[in-house]
Amino acid sequence: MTKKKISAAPSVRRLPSYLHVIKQIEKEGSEYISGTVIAGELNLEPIQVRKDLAITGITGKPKKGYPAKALITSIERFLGWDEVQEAVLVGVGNLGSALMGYPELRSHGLKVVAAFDVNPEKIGSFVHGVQVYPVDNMDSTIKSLAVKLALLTVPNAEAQKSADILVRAGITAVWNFTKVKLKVPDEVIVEKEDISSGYAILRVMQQARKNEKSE
Amino acid sequence: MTKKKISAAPSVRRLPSYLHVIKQIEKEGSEYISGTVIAGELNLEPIQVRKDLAITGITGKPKKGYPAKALITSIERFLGWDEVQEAVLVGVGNLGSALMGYPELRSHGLKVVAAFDVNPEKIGSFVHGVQVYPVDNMDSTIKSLAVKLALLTVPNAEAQKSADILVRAGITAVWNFTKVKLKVPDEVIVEKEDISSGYAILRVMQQARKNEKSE
DNA sequence: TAGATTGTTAATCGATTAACAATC
DNA sequence: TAGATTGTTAATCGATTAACAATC
Repeated sequence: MTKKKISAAPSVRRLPSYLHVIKQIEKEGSEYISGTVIAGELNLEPIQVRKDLAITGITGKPKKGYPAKALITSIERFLGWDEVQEAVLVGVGNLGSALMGYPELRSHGLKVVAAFDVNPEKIGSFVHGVQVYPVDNMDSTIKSLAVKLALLTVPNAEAQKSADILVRAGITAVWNFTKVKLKVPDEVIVEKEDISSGYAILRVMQQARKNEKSE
Repeated sequence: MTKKKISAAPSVRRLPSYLHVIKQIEKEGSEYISGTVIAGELNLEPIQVRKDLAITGITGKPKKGYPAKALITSIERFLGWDEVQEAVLVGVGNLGSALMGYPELRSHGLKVVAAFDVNPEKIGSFVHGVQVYPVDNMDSTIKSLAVKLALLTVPNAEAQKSADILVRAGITAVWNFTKVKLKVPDEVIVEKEDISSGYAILRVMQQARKNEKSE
């Protein structure tokens, strides 16, 4: 009956951008960083930054702000980015390859330990240092690796089929880069990444601007 | 003084997933599609789907639902996906290359007509059919192409510098795939795509599940 | 000390959900 | 006709913002 309280999703989504800014400022030698400064950098309200940071458990000092090093640690720990999370990737296409070569993710603790594809030419090869295995044995390979997270970058038509195998192999969290709304058991977490949404917003804003002007 | 009323951003973000589902169902031969069915497919509330679809201007028929073909047209027109939007891409790395090879975007009307990079080995080559030009002449090249939209996929350290050139070249909308909060004039639209946010949510949900279990 | 900043409690805002008459 | 579904108006919910005492 466990009510899923994905506590403050919008706040969690903003934390990575705070972390980026804070690291920049810390690198420049600041010992303390105020919510006001972070907000200014990101065009947000200071109160929103303070509220967001509070969920990570950090406490600041009036007048000075937050201790930079402790703040970085606090955010990273809250996000689970302080520990290595092993993952597999299914679908070594353009996007899949790009993700494996994306240093950002590695620095957030995400380590892809195996990739899967159906293409015989790719199987056995290494992409950005990750070996590509055949999808055929995916179930047993994942089980033997005991990995719990999967990145799904297959064509839409294959998405559900792949997800079914992943669930059977014991995967409990899927980072889904396809357009398909996956049907999985309740206990499996799915985070859907949809870059089309970004393009939708962009175009609607563009048109709104155009209309503004002509009015 | 133009108040930016990015009318119903959450609704706009959901439209692409509706479109995907609707196209699937239409392909199977349905003439009408109800909000209830779409909602069921995406695990949403029917009332939310109806409200969202209403912003595109479509009207349905009680008892039957929405006419499938007209609904697709209505969403695509609202999103501006019915017309070709030319764009340039700056930074032909892993992600940049992947985006140019991403058929989804092309089918949404996005057409990358030129790419830019600093790497002499890439300059002059074609990536997924798009020619790579030197960043040096970016300003004049963009001006001569009269393109208004840019995809920014350079390393974080280069992001602001590239954005400055883009703005000078007449770009009015930037799809920003870097972690940098760009400083641009008010009249320039920036949509920031941050996949780290997705990973943040995923990890926080994972940890929440783990805690649930152990309690 | 004076002033900037935190963190808490309250008010506002916007998005989601509910209720329900209209209707094919 | 009866029932499913739309679209409108109202109620609820959650997130953002405001106000302000505490404090270094």
